[in-house]
Amino acid sequence: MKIRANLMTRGFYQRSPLEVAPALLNKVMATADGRSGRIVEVEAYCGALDAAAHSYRGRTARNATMFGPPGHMYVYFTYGMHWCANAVAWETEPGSGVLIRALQPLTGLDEMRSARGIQADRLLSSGPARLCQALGITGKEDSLDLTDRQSRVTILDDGVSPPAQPGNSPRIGIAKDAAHPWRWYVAGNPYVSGPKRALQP
DNA sequence: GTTTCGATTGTG
DNA sequence: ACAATCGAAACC
Repeated sequence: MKIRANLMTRGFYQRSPLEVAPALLNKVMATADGRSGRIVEVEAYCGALDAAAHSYRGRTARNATMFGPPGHMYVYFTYGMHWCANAVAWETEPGSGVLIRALQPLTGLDEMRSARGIQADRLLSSGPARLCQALGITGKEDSLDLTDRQSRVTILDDGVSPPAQPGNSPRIGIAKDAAHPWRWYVAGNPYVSGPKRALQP
């Protein structure tokens, strides 16, 4: 069955990560080989304004992609074993981006189960490193253009709007600038990662 | 040059 | 609660 979907354009990413992040909720992250999932959890990182951002202290070899054009994918390696993926945002606020934290699996579930080495759908792609493993994203994909139809990874709009009232909380797993409520998620979605927090009143 | 620590996950 | 595991950042 063919899904009608439009590639997100460069312009979509050309604004503050604080706007791009919630706008990415319910968009679809897809690979060229048919794996895809709906984005249900994201976090914004704001470059020099954000002590928790990798780009806070300026450009390095590792974070160079974050200082490049919006709409490209910044992939980093952490804890000696995990890859995580971001969409680069506003270029006039250098080093900003949106960490993709969880996907609800849509297609290519067998490929994802194989890549993850597990069966449970709930654990396939709920978590920033889990979704990269599920989609086969590694450092090799760092800097690829998410707005290029030829790229191995893209982000699409299949017609589902972002939630009118997304869940919102401080970001997970950071020590500095931890108070900023720069995490957004699809409230009630079972594929959202992280410790269960109180939902909106 | 050496040490510290992480935008995490899986297991105990 | 805590180990796994290694490269980049931080420090000297």
